[in-house]
Amino acid sequence: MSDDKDHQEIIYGLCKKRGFFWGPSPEIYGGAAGLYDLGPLGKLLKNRLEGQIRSSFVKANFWEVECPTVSPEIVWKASGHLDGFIDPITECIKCGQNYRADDLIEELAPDAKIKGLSLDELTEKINELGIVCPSCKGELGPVTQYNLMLRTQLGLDQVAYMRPETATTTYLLFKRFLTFFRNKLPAQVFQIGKAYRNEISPRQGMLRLREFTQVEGQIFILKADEVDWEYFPDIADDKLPLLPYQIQEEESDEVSNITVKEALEKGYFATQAYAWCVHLAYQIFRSMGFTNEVMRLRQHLMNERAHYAKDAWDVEIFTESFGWVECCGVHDRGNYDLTRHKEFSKEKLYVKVDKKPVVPNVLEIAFGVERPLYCLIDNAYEEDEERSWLRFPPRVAPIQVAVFPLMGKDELESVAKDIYDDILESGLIIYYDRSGSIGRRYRRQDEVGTPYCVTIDYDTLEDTTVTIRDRDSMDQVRVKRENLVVVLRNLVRGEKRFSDL
RNA sequence: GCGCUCGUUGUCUAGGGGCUAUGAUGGAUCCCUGCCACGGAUCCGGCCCGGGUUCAAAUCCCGGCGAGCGCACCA
Repeated sequence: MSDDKDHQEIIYGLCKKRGFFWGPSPEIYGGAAGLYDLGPLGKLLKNRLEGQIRSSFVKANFWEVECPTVSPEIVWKASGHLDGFIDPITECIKCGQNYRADDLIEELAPDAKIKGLSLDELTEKINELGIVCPSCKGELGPVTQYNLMLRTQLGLDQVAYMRPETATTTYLLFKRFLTFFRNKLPAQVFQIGKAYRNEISPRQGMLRLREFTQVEGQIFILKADEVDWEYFPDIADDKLPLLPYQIQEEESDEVSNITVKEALEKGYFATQAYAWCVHLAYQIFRSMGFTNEVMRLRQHLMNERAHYAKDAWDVEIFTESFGWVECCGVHDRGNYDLTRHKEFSKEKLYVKVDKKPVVPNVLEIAFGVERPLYCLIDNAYEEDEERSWLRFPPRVAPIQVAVFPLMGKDELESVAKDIYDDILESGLIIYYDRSGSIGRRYRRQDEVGTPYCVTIDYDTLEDTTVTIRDRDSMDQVRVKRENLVVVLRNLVRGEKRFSDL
């Protein structure tokens, strides 16, 4: 796409102008990359997405929990993030170029044994092997560490870190879950909360943040349930747009739309439970308003997978701004995490199966909310010669209804305000606007994606009907005032279509 | 963090040492307006931050911060 950048600029301009998001934050001090503020409309939209996510999980029998965002060092030692997140870095003294020290040594001296070496030992190794900057032949500085976790402290001297994922904090509750779920597995929980990653160089605006809201659903499950999953039959015949790794290795990106059952038979998924998780992730994104045409499920190649992941599929969303964007990962984490926390905490993080202790496996659905937030705006954007508008599905639109008096006359305004109060009372998010021509007010709402506008005119005073104007078609229908709130609620919930009114 | 390019009202933008910084769009109040950015009046709002050169800096130089692209990074 030649107009990639244009589209990205259009979206960012619109979002800044209309109060979806601002940044980088704090703007008045110049801003720090990777931090953004949500404006009123962005926050409304995010709340709606989180609402859809929450209800999808709850319908799938998950229970929501919330954990602290800061945890003592030991937690991250156990989880592997302390070692996994600290990269050894060396900087060229002459040109300032940075390198991963271990990668550099391995690349230039494949025979060197560097596994498990400390930072000082890596520095020695570089000197010993006479390794210099590949780019300018300058001398390399001492090996230091770069930590992708944000470090802080508790009290005077306890080292702690902001969580880089919510999942680990969820696992720490495993013993409590056993009690809550009355010692029965599977146990399904999820968490929506902030996570922090100290990215070296955040790019692509809202897509790579240093602080973001993460959603992570976890199933603690035993092998027997994985292969014979209670809820699997419900979804076995649903089709998914799949891109398994074998196809990608053939340099193809052709998605095959096949049923979950078929995918399992073809070996794309190892177990029923994992397949169900991929399906659930897909459903969650559908509920947020993404259409089939912009979604695909892509399996990670073998070398893409994280150390703990036995299998990994992503939900990807197509955007005009960035092409395909990775939005959600579904991982089979095995029993890595619980085993590690069992070792480090010395707690009994297992269940008894046939009188033997078994550490259950964990299946995980993980994603950040800001990515789908951006992708949804990107997908929703439409323009023609006449206007530009955001085609949000009504159920996730930030403002659901706007109310206008046809003109700013007292007799129209007093009725309009009564109607505004009625709708407000119903719980819909509503906006009142009396300023400017009626066309201008419709355009303002189009630009922020408000699906329905209600206009009070002189006929309203005669026959108590108002017009509802549809954002996408710009068509209007008249409805009785006493039916208005019910009609609007049905429209917004997607229980009725405007064209059927 | 490196390299290249860039940073002017809410948004988009012209200018590139010299009176009061250009235009569009937007917003506010009023008039007009009987359904899709009409028109009129009045008003609002800007040179990213710091230092330097100069009689004079939005403009030139240095540094910082930020953005886009490329490199590196992305558990």
